[in-house]
Amino acid sequence: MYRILIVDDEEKIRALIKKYTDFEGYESKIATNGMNALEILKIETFDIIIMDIMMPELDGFSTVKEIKKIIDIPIIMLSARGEEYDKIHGFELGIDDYVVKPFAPKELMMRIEAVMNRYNKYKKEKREIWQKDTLLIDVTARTVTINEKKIQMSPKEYDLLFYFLKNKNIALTREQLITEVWGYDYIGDDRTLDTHVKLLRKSLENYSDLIVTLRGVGYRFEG
Amino acid sequence: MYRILIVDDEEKIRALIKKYTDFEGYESKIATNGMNALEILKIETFDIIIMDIMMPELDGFSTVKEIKKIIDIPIIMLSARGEEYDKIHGFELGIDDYVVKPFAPKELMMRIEAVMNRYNKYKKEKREIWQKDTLLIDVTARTVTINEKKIQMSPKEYDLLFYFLKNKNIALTREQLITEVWGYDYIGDDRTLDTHVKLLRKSLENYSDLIVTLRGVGYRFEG
DNA sequence: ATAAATATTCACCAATTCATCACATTTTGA
DNA sequence: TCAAAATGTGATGAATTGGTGAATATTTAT
Repeated sequence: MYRILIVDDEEKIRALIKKYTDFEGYESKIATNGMNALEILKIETFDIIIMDIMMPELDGFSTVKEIKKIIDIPIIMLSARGEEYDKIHGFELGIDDYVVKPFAPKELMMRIEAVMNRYNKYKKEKREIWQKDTLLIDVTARTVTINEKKIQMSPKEYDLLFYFLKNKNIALTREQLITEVWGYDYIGDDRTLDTHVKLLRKSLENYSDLIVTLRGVGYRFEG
Repeated sequence: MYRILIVDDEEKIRALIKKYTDFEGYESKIATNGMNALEILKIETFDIIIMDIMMPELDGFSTVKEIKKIIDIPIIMLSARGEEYDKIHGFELGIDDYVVKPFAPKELMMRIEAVMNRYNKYKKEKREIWQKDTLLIDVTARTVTINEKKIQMSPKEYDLLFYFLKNKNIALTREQLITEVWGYDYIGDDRTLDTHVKLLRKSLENYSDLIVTLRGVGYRFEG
């Protein structure tokens, strides 16, 4: 099940794609233009984007350019026959595939599958990395660097950090953190979690306030 | 254990499905036609609906259309071979799956499981966000922003606000609010609730009058 | 086996939060 | 219109909560 962001200004096309992606069991969300898409991408995550080239406000090409600055995500473009053929084939943008309108929905579905298969294979070989300014967290290598400088952490700190990262921008209760990071059967002092958060924050130096305390609840990692 | 609503006009089919769903440990209820189903849905809640397409009074497609206006619930359709094949595949309706008659009960059970798994995952991954103009309430992240500016609140304010939001446009009595937000056993001063509503309103700035006082009753959050 | 690293517990502190109170204001209905 | 009832408000002290450093226990590495 993939999460799909559909970006098109034409209601008819949007509805058509949504119908079919819903049927295939994908979860999809709609953006009505490039700007809108960028806003949505700031909050939610998706596995693939299907985007029209011709759009008001911010056209498909420009939107792709902006998106690729922020995240690495496969994109399938919808183009009218002959529309900027060169640009699509030029690949300056990192488009993964394109479909010429009018298209058979079935064909689009097949292309989604194909692109995702390709991308997943590529991802497996790729490292899971998250970056914010000079802070770089490499989950695959289990390393954290700030300003090119490797930060040494204890196992629990890594576990905690990676769990935070996996659930960024989500309010996590103390219980949830304890059961997920320590194990469902852990029974411990109230201050254990605090203490590890303290250590993790210390390790994160200037980035310590990425971990926000939610009084009476737990913590939230802001990404 | 899921609660299933079976909608079919044929006694034989109803009995067959019920037998199997009972066997699987699901709780099921029967509706004999579309109208009947809508009436039942007004009173009781279910996790999934299994519905025949061909029915007197109100056919399957029309019934689905009505249901989807009211609630978001997964639906599996039963169709005779070749019956309105296009419509099912067109998916204007948001059907989650379909089974062609005659079917093996085992297959239907498997499809129920599959649909429910998909639906639960979708529900879990969804962020709970509510927006009105520049006010954005992210229940998942436990944040409130007005005009892009993060609003800092106390735990009780968040709890109260989220409870209001979950029950927006519903008159909530003081007792209800106290027992739900403070706990069923809370015994406190008359002014406690007022005071927190006051603080919450203050935090909501221009949006303070989303919380409407219902004299002699309690409050209502208008969304 | 021993030292070092890590994890947990503990005691205490500072900050926040909350319930309560006294009083102000508003609404209702006689 | 006026008094009673209901709700709003600001202040305050007590209670809760999370942060912190140090002590202690446990695990890991040498």
